[in-house]
Amino acid sequence: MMPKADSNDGEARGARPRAGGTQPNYVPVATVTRLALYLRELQQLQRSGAQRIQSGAIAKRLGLNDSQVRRDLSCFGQFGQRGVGYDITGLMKAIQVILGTDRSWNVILVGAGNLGRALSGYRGFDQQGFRLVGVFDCSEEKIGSKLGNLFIRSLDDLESVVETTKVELAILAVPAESAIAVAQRLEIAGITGILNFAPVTVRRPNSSLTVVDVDLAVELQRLAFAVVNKNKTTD
Amino acid sequence: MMPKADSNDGEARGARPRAGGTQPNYVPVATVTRLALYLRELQQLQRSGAQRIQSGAIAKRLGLNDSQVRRDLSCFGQFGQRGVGYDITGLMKAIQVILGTDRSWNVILVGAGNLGRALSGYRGFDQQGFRLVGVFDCSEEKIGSKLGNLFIRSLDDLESVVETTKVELAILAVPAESAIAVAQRLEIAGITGILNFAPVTVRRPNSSLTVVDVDLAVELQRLAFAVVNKNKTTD
DNA sequence: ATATGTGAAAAGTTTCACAGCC
DNA sequence: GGCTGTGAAACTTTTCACATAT
Repeated sequence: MMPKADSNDGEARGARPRAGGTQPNYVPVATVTRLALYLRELQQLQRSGAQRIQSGAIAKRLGLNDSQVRRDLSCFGQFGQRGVGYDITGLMKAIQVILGTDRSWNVILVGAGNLGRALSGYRGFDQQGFRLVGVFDCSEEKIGSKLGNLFIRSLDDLESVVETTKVELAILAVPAESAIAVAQRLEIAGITGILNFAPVTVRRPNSSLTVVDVDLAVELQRLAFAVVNKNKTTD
Repeated sequence: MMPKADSNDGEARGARPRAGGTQPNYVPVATVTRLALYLRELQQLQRSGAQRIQSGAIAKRLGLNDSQVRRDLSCFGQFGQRGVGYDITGLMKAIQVILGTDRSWNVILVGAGNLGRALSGYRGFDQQGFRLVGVFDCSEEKIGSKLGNLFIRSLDDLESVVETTKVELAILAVPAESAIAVAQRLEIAGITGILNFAPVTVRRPNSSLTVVDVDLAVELQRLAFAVVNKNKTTD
């Protein structure tokens, strides 16, 4: 959804002033969702000892079209060498810069239930530069007990922790009933991005909060649909 | 991505023979990803006592355009009443039929690590008609112990369980290293759909296996990008 | 010879705008 | 009055195809 205020002149459609002349004003959302997948494959390739890779090989690993890979990357610059391909290390670094994961991010977890506990120990977050610096819950029973090497703290400490530690991102793993209220509180506390596991819409209309939703039941329903409708969808 | 074998005649592009003349041959992928979200909102509305809803209200809850909601639904039939809106119960049932969740699905979980354990207890699955009927792991330590009300079984029992119980779906929560091998084994055992949490591509080129991927680290990276690039993406 | 980067075409998706029904 | 269902337009994304570079 594009905010459509003042979009009536059909020419200057946004703030980004187009860098060199070849890149689009906006990066396609679809491209963004694939960028992290490219990085994942590159990391795997590097671990297996490779140094160079071609767009077609990346594409094949992910079930995409080679020209799509090239175009996605070309949104951000020219990273390849004609006739040769892409240098794996160089491309990895470039993608990390694009994603903003060339530095580490402090993250808090809100909700220390089953899912929250599992997420707190998820190695993949750490491996990509996300550092868990706080865990919050509102259950008196849990507060004070340890989760990994962090003490579970009361939600009341949220504001002070966010202020003291430089935290921008939160993983929201609370029950649906409290998710909207907690999200609002996170925003007020200064959190700018939420990875939301609660099965409700927490993004508010006029908010500058960025939300990425992961609804596990929704994904399973999509799977059921895909299984039942093999050969009937567009992809 | 559509498997493009034998798609060279340009006319009969699929199996579905177009129902009444107004629906497209294929359902847009984008529509499918929203269907379960509509259902989620409807369930919530119903719980709050509502009986009717309008496309605009559903859209607002999800941050979409009202006409998109109407068009999505119209892919499957006419569920609304002009001047009135949609009957919540009726629409819920219709969407469940579309998604294939108007009946219950047996699901197995493979991988009883942190994430697997959390997923095994996730209430949302059960609430949408997904029943966990088996848990598998290859760690000798875990085999035989209980997870919820199920015993963790050896991966060696996989084939017999899939055959005895009618299981079509699997949740794959094993480490990246073993994910591809396990997925292949699941397919051979007769599983037709996998919800894959391992951060690797398990979908094989010529396979009829349906895979839906959930890569938690990828989602967090997408969030980081979105936070850094506010106002620069297409949505 | 091989593989990138990219105009241009094709395909897919969203939004507009309004006829049709309540 | 109000809201759905849907052609047609607008827009976005993907794919083709080839000039260009090594």
